[in-house]
Amino acid sequence: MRIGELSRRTGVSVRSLRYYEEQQLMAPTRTAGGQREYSEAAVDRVILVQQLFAAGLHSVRIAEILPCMRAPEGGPNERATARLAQSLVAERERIDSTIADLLRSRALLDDIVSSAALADSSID
Amino acid sequence: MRIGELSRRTGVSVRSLRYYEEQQLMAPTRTAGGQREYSEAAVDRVILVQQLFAAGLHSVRIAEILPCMRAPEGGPNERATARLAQSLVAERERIDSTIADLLRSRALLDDIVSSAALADSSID
DNA sequence: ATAAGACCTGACATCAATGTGAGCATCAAG
DNA sequence: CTTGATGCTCACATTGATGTCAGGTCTTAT
Repeated sequence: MRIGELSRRTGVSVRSLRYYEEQQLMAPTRTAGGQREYSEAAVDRVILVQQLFAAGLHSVRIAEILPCMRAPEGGPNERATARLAQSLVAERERIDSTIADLLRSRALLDDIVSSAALADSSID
Repeated sequence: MRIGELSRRTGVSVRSLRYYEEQQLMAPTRTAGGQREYSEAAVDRVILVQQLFAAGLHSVRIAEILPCMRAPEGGPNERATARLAQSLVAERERIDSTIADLLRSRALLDDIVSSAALADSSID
């Protein structure tokens, strides 16, 4: 499929899809005329990339991880090196502490919201 | 205290403390010579602000929230308006979905790390 | 062949918090 | 009074993913 369809099917902008290629997160083939041609598997890959971006990973790290993912089509599926594994552990710790932060802030907002609800009975 | 001490005591850069004032998150008094003078309570305030930044809130929203916080010195302590409460609920939902994202990604990283650990027994 | 729609590259803009540096003023201690 | 540390303002840079625009090319249906 071409880039427009992939964009439609994933909800990710065309601009971002081109960026993903630039960052080596995807490697679409090209038509004779130079247009990007994506496989079906690209849909899942894009969603996965978004997932990792959402977790605050940077594109460089994602590029390191991707070859280690369970490839749906039996791709190369490299093993994570010990070095990569170590940096993933660091990412995981970062994620954990981010979650802890979020939970604290969530509780904080809860306090405000509930005291507002007490004060203002117009909230149904 | 002056800005340098507040910076040292909170771990927040002088630059950021000035920014917080610009964004109306703090209102230090000024000495005759024009230097910022912070109260003891400023330390907690800075930490709170950082906490909210860490949760992904923007300065405008934080500025809205701060007057509604339990003031340690019995400050004005405004009530959240219904409108503000509503946007806080939206923030809370955003936080919740961010947490969900993080948990998913965390699980993903776990898979890679543990499969690397299996493959590479040099991890003690 | 032609026209419309989709795509290409390249460049510059955006957001938000923070970094950085210049040039000058203030404060505290000698 | 002088000096060194600290503070002031103003302005521009940075980061990283994404938006946007311009000018040109490809594809496909007529």
